[in-house]
This record gives sequence, C-alpha cells and structure tokens, in this order.
Amino acid sequence: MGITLREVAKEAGVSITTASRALSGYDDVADKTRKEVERAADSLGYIPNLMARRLKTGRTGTLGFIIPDTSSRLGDPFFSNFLAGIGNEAGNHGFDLLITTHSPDSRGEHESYTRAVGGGWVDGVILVRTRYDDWRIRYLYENNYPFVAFGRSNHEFEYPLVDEDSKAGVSQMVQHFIDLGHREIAFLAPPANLMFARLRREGYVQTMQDNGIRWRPDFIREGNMTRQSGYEQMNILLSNRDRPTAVIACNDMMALGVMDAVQERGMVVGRDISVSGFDDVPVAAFTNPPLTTLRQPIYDIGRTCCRMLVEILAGQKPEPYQTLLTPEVVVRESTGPKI
Amino acid sequence: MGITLREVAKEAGVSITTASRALSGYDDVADKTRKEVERAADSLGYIPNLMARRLKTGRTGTLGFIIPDTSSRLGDPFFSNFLAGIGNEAGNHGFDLLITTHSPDSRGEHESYTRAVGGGWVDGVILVRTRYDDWRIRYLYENNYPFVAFGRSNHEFEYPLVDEDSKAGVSQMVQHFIDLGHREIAFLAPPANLMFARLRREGYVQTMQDNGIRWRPDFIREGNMTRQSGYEQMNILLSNRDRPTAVIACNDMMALGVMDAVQERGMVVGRDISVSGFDDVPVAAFTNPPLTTLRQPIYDIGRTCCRMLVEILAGQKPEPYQTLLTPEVVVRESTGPKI
DNA sequence: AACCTTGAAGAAAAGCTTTTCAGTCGGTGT
DNA sequence: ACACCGACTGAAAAGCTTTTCTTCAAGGTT
Repeated sequence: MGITLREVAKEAGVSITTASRALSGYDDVADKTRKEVERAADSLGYIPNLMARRLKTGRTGTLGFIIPDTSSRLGDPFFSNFLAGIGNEAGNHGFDLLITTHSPDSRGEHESYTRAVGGGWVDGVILVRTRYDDWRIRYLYENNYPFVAFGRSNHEFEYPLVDEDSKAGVSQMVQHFIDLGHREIAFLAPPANLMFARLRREGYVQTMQDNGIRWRPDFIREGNMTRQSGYEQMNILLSNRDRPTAVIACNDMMALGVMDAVQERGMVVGRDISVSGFDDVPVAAFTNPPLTTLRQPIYDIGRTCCRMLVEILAGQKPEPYQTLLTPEVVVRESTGPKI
Repeated sequence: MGITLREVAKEAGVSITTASRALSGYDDVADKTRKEVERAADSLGYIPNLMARRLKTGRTGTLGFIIPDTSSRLGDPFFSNFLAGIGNEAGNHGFDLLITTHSPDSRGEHESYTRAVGGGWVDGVILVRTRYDDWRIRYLYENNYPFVAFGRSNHEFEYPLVDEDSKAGVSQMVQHFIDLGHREIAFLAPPANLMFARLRREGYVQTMQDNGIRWRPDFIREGNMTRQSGYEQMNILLSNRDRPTAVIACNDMMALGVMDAVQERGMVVGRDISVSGFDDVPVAAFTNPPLTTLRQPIYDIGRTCCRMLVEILAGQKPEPYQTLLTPEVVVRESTGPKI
C-alpha cells in the first residue's frame, strides 16, 4: 500500500505516538507540532490504513444488511426500497452499508451472522423478514450484539423493532372484499416460517369467521413472494372446479403474478376476479390495472430501523423501542364488486 | 470480542502457527494435528478476527460502489437496478458489497475514493455516471487500482468499461419522433458534466440537422435526473409561447415528471404531447400511459461490471475489455403522431 | 532548595493473523 | 557412521494503528 504513520512521524521529526495524536485531534499536542505533522502527512500523501485502525479500535463505521432471499433478492422492490431507506439514512450518519444476500437458514447466512458477531465484520446489523423461532434474533440478542429488526418474532425477550400490524392489515383487506360482496376469497400466503405468515393468516381466517364465512383450506396457498410463484399458485387455483372470485396476495410481487395468470386466461382483473397485494411498492400504483394493496412505508421503515441502530451504537436506547404501524388499504382498480 | 487463535492453539496443544495453518487448510500439517485443532476451534467457538486477517493479507473480500447522487440516491430505480445487478453477482463470487452515497465531486466522494485506493477500504470499485474529465477514473487508473466503469470518459487511456451508445440511442428516438411528424422536439438534458450528456445532445442535434430541422436552444433544458426536475423543466417549456409537441427526456424519472406537468394542464400524453424517456426502468412499462423509452439492460450491465471486476481481481483481463451496447427504442403509448 | 504541577512527547504494548524461516526427529541411502 | 531428506512444527516478524504509561523539562510553590 503506501505511506504509514511511521514515515509521517519520521518526516515530521516526532514519534509515532505524537503523529497519531496530532492527526486525531488530541489536545495534548502543541500547536506547532500538530501543524508540522499535518504538513508532513499532507506532503507524503498519508492515508491511514483502515484495517489497522479497525483492528485496534474494534469499530468499522459500517452497518450490515443481510438480505434473506435466494431468487429475486435485490431485484425485489421490497428489498430495494428498504435498502434505499437504510442506505440513505446510514449515509446521513457517516456509516457505510455492507450488504450481502443469502437464502434463509443457509450456511452462508449463518456464517454472515457469525462473522458479524464474532469477527468484527460490521458494527451492527439490520434484520428483515423475521421468522418464527428466529435463530438470528436469539443469537444476536444473546450475544448482546447491536441490531434492529423489521418484524416481530415469538421470543420471550424484548428487542428493538419496527413492524406493521399484519393481522389488522389483512383483516381490513378481507373486510374490503366482503363488503364488495365476495365470499370465495383465496389467500396467497408467505412461506410458513415467516413470522408475518402466521399473523396474516390469522387475520384472514378470523375475519372470514367473524363474517360467518367458512374458510376453505384449499383456498389458502403458499407462495415464495416472487411474481413467478404468484403466477403458479394462481394457475392452480384457477384450475380448480370452484374458483375464488377474489385473491389476497401477501405481497405485491405475488399479486402481479396472480394478475398475469388471470389475464392470460382472458379474464379482467377487478371485474371477473379481484386481486389485492401487500406493501404498496412504488410500482403498484402503475400496474395494469393499478393494484389495490396495503400500504406500509417501506422506505421510511428502513430509515427508522437504521436510525435506531445508530442510536444503539451511540449507547442510547431508541425511543420508542418497539413500533407497530397499521397498514392502510389503498383501493385501486384491481378490486371491484362481485359480479 | 472473543476467542483468539492463541487460545485455540493452547487448547489444541500446538503453536499459533500450526493452528493457523491447520485451519487454513495447508497440507503440511499432520492429519491428526488438524483434527485436533479443528476440535479445539469448534469447542471454543473460534471465529477469526476479520480485521486482523485483512490487515495482514491486504484483502477485504469486498467490492465498493460509491453512488454519485445527492437527491434521490438509492430511491432512483436506475441505481437500485444497477445495484441489484452488482449485488447479486458479487454474492455469486463470494464478495460482499459496500455502498455509500455522495454528491458528485463532494468532499465525501473524494474521501471515499482515497480510502479505497490508499486505505484498503475495499478490493476494487465500480463506477457509474462517468463525467467529462472524470477525476475518479484518472485517479484510479494512475494508482493502478482495480475498477470497472459503467460509462466512457474522455481520457486518453483505456480502462475496462461497459457503456451504451447514447448518441445512437437518442438519434433513433429523435428519428422516431420525426417519423411521427413532430418537428418541435424538446430535449431534456442531463447535467452537463456527465459524459453521456454530451453524447446524447450530439445525437439530438445531429439528427435534427440531418432531417433538415433547425434545433432551438430554448428547447434544450437541463434537469438533474429526478422526477421533480422533469416536472419543473417541463413547466418552463409549457409556459413558453411556442410549445414543443414532443419531449425527449434523458431518463425515465424525468420523463415521469414531464408527464406529470403535461397531465396537470389537462393535456393527454401521447396525443397532445409525446414524451419519451431513457433507460427503460421496470416501472416504465407500467406508467400511465406506458412510457416510450430507450431500453438498456441496467441490471445486466451491473452484473457484467461486477463480473469484470472480479476477473480483474483474480489477475485476469476481462474479455471484452470495453463493451458498447446499442439501446433499443421501445414504443409504448406515451408517444403518438403529431396532431 | 526541595517539591509539585503542567504541558508535551516518546517507548512500548496491544490488537490478532499470516507468513517466513529455522528447527526437530525419524528414517533412508551409501 | 554420516549426510541428507521429508514431514511437521514452532519462534518470531510483519502488518499499522491506537492507547497506556512513563519521562522530561519548565515553571511555580512553600
């Protein structure tokens, strides 16, 4: 690499200690000496070796974001919007952002968390898509490692998080459909191990029951949050003898896939079959037809998570420590009355 | 932090050297010894200190992406798609991705590049939105630092890059408008210091002239690539006595802003005024009306840049070293014949 | 004159790995 | 019996900062 502090010290005619202290702005170094060291550093083009510094201080100035997804990963607007929120906020606080992607529970995912906690990979991490019995959360918590999660879990302890009230959200959406006269309402669920899978399913089942509608197990299908899987699962639903007249997809990408399948069969979304999503990613307002969905401010949640993590790293306790947001039904043209 | 190699060595009853070599898979370590070291490491929960390793080896296993934008940054789908390409490809090769955002030519941007080249921040960087007389490229090149750029520049030396043929692209688009009967074609240009600003402007001016149309300086307006600025600049154009009948925006975000302004005045995009963009970000297919634009495969370009950088870090020379792609006009409903 | 305080600067340790080079030991070839 | 070799292993350096603790000189106090 290049110039080291030793050479700067030599050039300035002082010890390494003094050079270090001069450049770090300590006040027990004479003004004249500091000027001289600065001049030397400048003229030699000194750039501190980051790894040496980090090794010594144990701080990296970097936050980690480990994306739990295999197929679409960063291509999914959910992640890219959340990432945007984190990234922009991190920048505001002078932190870099380190990102990596691994499929849930994979070896690589384990390694990343291990490296973070034990290897000094980053100063703290942000978690997303929390799972039932989430080992990541337990692991981070038990090691007293700084983190913030987007999503609750079912642990007995408290940790800093932001989450949306999935159950209430889905509940509202089911009610929206019922109010439009639908009774054959299918539910395209997230992978079962995700924490919000249970909550959203509860919202679905309970609201159906509350309205005196018997819910049918074969109208609940599990997808993997991609457009492709929305398409596939909807094709299965459509090949049944009894078809639903409405579908609630648990994210917007799957809703897009559902619409693909519907339109492929020559039916009109919003008239023949109503479709709704979850998230309100930016593209949802522009689909054809525009998508009825549950709005949660992904970008802002990303920012909030990041801000909370920065506070934790500064030794403060974020206030509030846990936030629960209620998603809001945004009615667009993909849903309409039952015909 | 935690367990160090020293403790593992002690537990296994060997020297630090042997422990290190055993765990790193060197073959000059007896099988029995290796097993013993591995057992010790396992039982103690040893995790290597990344910073110590990096300090010693001078490698970080990380690629850097310094996003040159102030206002929208990661919120801009251009960046998030490009980032997705880089990120996914980096993951495939076992690299982490470090991202940070700075406004062009800011102090922070300078520092980031300095830290990369001199401080061992990352192993290599990917550049985007190259500029005229781009100091970043010169700096990296002269320091023989590994990098790949999305975009040409005007330097005398060769460096690894991928770029789209901006001039040809805009030229095609202008021709598209002229073929539709338009002659009052406005051009919403990128910030003048961007390399492709010149190329695209050349494409515009030259194709107008080739068709015997006098281009008007007041029909060329500069925006900053955001939707907001598209909106503002279009309002200026619309408040003129002579209004254009068609507008070429130099990215899709500005085109969205242009459409906002047009629709706000009760006019119909694609009939009263034709609008086109550049990039074909995913949302462009879903705008209202769907946007005519120039398609360049941003995601794939990101992947390619990343792959090239990984090759360079492996000591190979990417083949081809410089790639020029020709964007393709995608005609949708935001453009129509002059009425 | 002896002692203390203060401001400034340096020696050396610490942070943890990787790597170079030297050394040990049993065995083999002559 | 001697030299040498091969297979392993260990001591120590190197990588570069930051930080603790010590030292030193000058000036002030009693």
